[in-house]
Amino acid sequence: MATTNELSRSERKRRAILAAAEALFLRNGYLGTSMDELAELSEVSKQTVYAHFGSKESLFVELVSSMTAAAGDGLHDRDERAALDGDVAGHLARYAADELAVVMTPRVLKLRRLVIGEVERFPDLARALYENGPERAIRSLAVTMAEFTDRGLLAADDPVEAATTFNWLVMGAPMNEAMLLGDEAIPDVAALQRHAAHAARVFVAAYGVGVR
Amino acid sequence: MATTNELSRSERKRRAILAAAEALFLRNGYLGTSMDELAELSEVSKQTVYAHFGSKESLFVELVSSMTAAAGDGLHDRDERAALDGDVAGHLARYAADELAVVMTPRVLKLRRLVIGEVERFPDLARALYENGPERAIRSLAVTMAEFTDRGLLAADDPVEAATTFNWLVMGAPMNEAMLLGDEAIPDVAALQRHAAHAARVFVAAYGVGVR
DNA sequence: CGCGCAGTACTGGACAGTCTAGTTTGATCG
DNA sequence: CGATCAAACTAGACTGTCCAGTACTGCGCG
Repeated sequence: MATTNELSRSERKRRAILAAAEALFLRNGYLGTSMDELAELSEVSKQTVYAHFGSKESLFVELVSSMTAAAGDGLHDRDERAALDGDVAGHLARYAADELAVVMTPRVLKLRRLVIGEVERFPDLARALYENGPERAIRSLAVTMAEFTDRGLLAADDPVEAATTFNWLVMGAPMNEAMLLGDEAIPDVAALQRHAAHAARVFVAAYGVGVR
Repeated sequence: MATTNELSRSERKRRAILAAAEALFLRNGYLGTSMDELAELSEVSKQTVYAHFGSKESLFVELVSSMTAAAGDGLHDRDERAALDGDVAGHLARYAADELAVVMTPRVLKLRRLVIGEVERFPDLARALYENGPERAIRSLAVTMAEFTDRGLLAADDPVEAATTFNWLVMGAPMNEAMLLGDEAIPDVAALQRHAAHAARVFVAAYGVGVR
């Protein structure tokens, strides 16, 4: 109890390796990262790396998969019960701001760049990222859109189409800028909130009741 | 006159190298492409490759730069005189469909994936792609938006903001799907046209005159 | 004690870039 | 037309380095 500090030795090593792998793969890419470098940064011997993860490819797949799943969970747990009043635009703006706050971080953006660059080599990882990211967000949004429509607050005949439209109205510009311009081009929180509000305003103008 | 076939020998070799470089870099990435492989596919000796382009890095930069510039030119030459009537939505839908047709091709998408994956190694190439792609399109669109507004056909107080909004309304969904799901996920022409029309409809609902 | 780890050397192969020696090409001129 | 010549090209060996993965020896933690 005095010696073991919360975690088994093996588990600590394993996490050290994953932490180093995250740093190196996100910075240098798959081919640009060497296992020697990785062992050194992990402060672990190469043997230990291979004992925990059988190969470079396995390590890469495991790391990216877990990061993808974790990033997807970030957005998931939100109470959708706040939509009782009629402030659709406000609700959507808040949702969009939250989504942007999760996605527009160096970690997530680097992961996305890495996966996009490796689409040909690891198509399954890219598909997993797509499903855990945009697709999941859109599915969840579509439920909200349908609810708003049922209550007569919105005219979204096709909830998935509406959700897709709103999602990319929100994410399109900042995401694509960040992909190419690097992490320094990430807007600050205030700018993201302004953008979220703008997107919600445009969306409600097109899908609000009584407009069309 | 009978011997030289249109192009000098040197020029033919040069183009063969660039063609092979395009195929290999777009498929395997920068680090994933070897100069031996490239020389073989070019049907040229390695010496010739190094005679034409001093290094792997130079060749890569030159190839990507020229592809970026060429792709940017594709959209540029359009007669904007067709907007005399009041059919704003129709005009924007046509513009969007054209833009999508240029961008949603395997060649351009692979280039984009390649550049995104190499942002850390070659930030200048990524910036050039951004400026020749989205930024250029948005600047040109902003002019159109301002004209429409002057004629009372649109209420775009901030033409750049309006152009940015429309641009990503159009490009966001298909672009981001294609980035992660690969070239097989590129929608067909009909689907792209439908999407373009949808984007124009949403945009006009938000920015059209008399709505807000 | 014994398992898992450190440290490190090693294998086999790949890769960027250079070097050398010989060959082809195409223009020029007698 | 044919000889000549320089530039460009070929083929492949070669250097120095790096890398994924393995083998082995000893050591310290539990």
